[in-house]
Amino acid sequence: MESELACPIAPVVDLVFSRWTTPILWTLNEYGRLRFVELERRIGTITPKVLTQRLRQLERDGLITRTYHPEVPPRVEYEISELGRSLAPIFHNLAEWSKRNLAEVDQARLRYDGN
Amino acid sequence: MESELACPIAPVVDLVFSRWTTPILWTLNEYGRLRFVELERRIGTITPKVLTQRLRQLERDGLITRTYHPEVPPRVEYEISELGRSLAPIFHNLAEWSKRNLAEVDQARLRYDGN
DNA sequence: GTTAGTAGGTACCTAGAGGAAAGTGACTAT
DNA sequence: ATAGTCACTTTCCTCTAGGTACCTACTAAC
Repeated sequence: MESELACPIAPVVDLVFSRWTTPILWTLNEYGRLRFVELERRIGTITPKVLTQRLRQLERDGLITRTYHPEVPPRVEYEISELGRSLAPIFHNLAEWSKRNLAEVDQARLRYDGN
Repeated sequence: MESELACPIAPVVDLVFSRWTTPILWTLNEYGRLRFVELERRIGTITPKVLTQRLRQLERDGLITRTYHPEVPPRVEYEISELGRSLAPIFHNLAEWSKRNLAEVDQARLRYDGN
């Protein structure tokens, strides 16, 4: 894609900022090692199919690790990797930006819609 | 959405990191004030319909400003706003992260696919 | 024997983002 | 008279991420 040539941050956006990857990474970064159902419950609205898909993708990209315990019932634990954890400062910056500027975005929308 | 409750950075991701908003914001942040066709050419693969849609959304959210000059042929200039410019450090961090870690993502993929 | 719990897999469907191609209006240059 | 510029708009189409619903194997507990 040429848009990737034009914009050097497009690849990392694809990796980290799709609809469900951000909540997954953020949750694993905040709460540490979690099981499948725990992730499912914390994120709330995600379906198991999509959760599996995103977890596989994140594992493939090396951002999380998956540990399978062959018990009955089976137990699988997901944890953020060192590579994934290196995104933590960026998550923090984004949270800060939200706190400071999200209200201004709302005001801009009101101004725009009011005209 | 509960995912937004669970993840405090989901709203800003919606604002800034959808497929085309990132290249647009990044380009305006790098090259300053640009006309419609200039943006179109720099980004390369975007279609005019989508470019218009994303520009309207970014204007509504207060991240860019639009200046219309009623000439013939018409001239419209887009510029990043102060609010939009406040994202620059985050863009910089993401570019840095890419330089340092994208190769490791590629390696992780090779390992994963090789198994 | 049937229910519950875990970590998914599978088949089907929908909505919405995005792409392709053509048109528009007003004027200018050749 | 024709072509070209600019900033879109409109129509139609495709593609895929995601949602719904149901299924699987395994065992313990009731």
